[in-house]
Amino acid sequence: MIADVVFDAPMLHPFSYRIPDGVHVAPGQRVLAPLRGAARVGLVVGVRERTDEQLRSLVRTVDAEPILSAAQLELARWIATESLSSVGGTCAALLPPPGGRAPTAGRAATAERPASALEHVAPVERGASADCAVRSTPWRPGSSASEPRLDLLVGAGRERRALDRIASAEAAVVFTADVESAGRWAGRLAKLGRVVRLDSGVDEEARARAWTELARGSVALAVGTRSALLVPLPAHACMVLLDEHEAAHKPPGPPRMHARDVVLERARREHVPTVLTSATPSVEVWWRADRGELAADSAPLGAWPAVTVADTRGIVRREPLTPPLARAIRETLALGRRVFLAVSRLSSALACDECGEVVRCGECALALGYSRAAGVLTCRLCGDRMPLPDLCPGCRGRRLSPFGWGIERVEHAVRRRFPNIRVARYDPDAARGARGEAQRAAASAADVVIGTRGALRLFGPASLGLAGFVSPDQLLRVPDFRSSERAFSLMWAAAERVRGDGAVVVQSQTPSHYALEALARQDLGAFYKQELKFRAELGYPPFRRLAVIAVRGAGATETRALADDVCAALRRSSRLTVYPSIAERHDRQRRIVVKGHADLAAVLRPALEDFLAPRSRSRGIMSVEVDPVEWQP
DNA sequence: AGCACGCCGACT
DNA sequence: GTCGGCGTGCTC
Repeated sequence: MIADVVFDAPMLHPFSYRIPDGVHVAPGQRVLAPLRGAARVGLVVGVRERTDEQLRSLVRTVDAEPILSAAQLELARWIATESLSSVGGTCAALLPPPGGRAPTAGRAATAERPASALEHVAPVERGASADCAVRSTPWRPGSSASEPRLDLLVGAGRERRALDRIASAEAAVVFTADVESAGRWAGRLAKLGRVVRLDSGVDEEARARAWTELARGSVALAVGTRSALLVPLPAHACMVLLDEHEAAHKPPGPPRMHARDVVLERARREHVPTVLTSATPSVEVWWRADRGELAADSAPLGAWPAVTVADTRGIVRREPLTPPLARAIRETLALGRRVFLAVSRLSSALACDECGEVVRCGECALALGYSRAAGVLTCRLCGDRMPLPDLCPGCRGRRLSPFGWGIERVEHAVRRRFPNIRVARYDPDAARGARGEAQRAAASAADVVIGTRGALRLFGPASLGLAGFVSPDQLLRVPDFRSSERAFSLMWAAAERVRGDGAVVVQSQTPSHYALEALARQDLGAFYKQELKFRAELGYPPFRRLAVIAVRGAGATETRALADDVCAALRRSSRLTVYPSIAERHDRQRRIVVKGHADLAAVLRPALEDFLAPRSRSRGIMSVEVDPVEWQP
């Protein structure tokens, strides 16, 4: 008997080993196998009836029984295939640590009695759960009854509604975007029954135990992050993915797929009713809901603060606070309420101080990246470069400038104007560790908090009197097709944290931007309608799919040549739009952006075959990122 | 990914 | 004369 084993390494093919006589291993089971001298943990993906004395033998089993069922293994294969990455690397990122700690020689005894390995052929397969049809929320037409129920919860009280769904299900697995939120939800669910955690907020042994308990069905509630996406689901469980729009659901590294896409695919394959929650769903998910693939349930809209958009066009930029914002701050402080001023650390685009026009790429419509040092504007997508223009393309005015108010300048301005109040700044992305803790403590007690996106976690719903956006234009102008979506999401999240009788002030040079109008009207649909129009017109997700390929050769010349080769290979496919490669890291690396269709992965794989195959021209391809979310260099 | 093998600089 | 830099090649 021969076992095919994959490892946590960028090798796309499995390795074959002889299974010693009397030992039983099954697909989905982890084993210790010799690989280049050392014994390494690998995952069995196939067992074949054949003999080959040339092959080396497996050392022993690591799990007494398969940790992944056939269905789970198939899902892992799908993730790997769709993301052009290895099954081994994907599984390594999605499995609990083997045995809770490194295997020791003493545990080798497991290998001598592996009969149990085949007795429990892991988790239970389920049919469509009939019990889920009883719920109260309307179910849109468009999906047949055999398909699982998929809900998108937006609007006020969405977490409460998610909790109700969990309470009425027999079992539930909740996926959060980060460990902090996993801890919070574990606490919430504890009122319903015993909860196990699968995230790194608990130790490795507890995670491994949680996995086994779920497989046995001895616990009904679990919370985890994306590392738990392959966890065995108890019978009649539902899945809940929280804050679907969060970029943390697809950080760099394996598994190279958005947690939401894995959850939806799993729901489909295993007929598991699934709930996504989000204040501002990703455009991709909103679109799927529009098409009836998910049932969008927007509860009654909660109270909404008064939103004022302060037009900053033509205003001399010496002062970050416009009169409307300064007045709102004064009034809010007079009421003894707290103020949050949102600032951004980004300032990378060129805009006109007169008319607010942003200098964009003629081809891609993205704001062109501004580099003062190089004296050029570059398109992050197509790589087009142009010298800094003298005149505004909109009004022919001469006042083009990179726009941005940094956190320090805003803090200074606030202190000067309001000398007797407690002002704190909070930028958790910049200040980590002890300094971050100190900042956080100061910010928790301050009257006015000046901070970036991450500072929102300081405030609960309706806890603020005022949220002010000093210059969200910086966010709207980020050279990324998702810039509007991100800016809208941030502003909406801030508005949700303001009392219904409070205020939101947005300073902008583009006061009629649809994101601002939708925010002011508390109208999610209005934003997505415009955003989808923009995405459709220019061929961005969800209408087209993107991939980013990074290439690196020995030097600038070699890198260039390799990138040209890759581009040429990709251009042979009529299903792909290939943009010219962009130099990065002082010409040491090149990035190639490819646009495709729904079949992107299937088209990309054969096109890149020569470059990804072992022992060929593989060296040089640094990474292939399909459906990137964060794709800055 | 690791880990070994392989040719060019400063050291007991 | 060696020890060691990490470039490149392979792992059942």
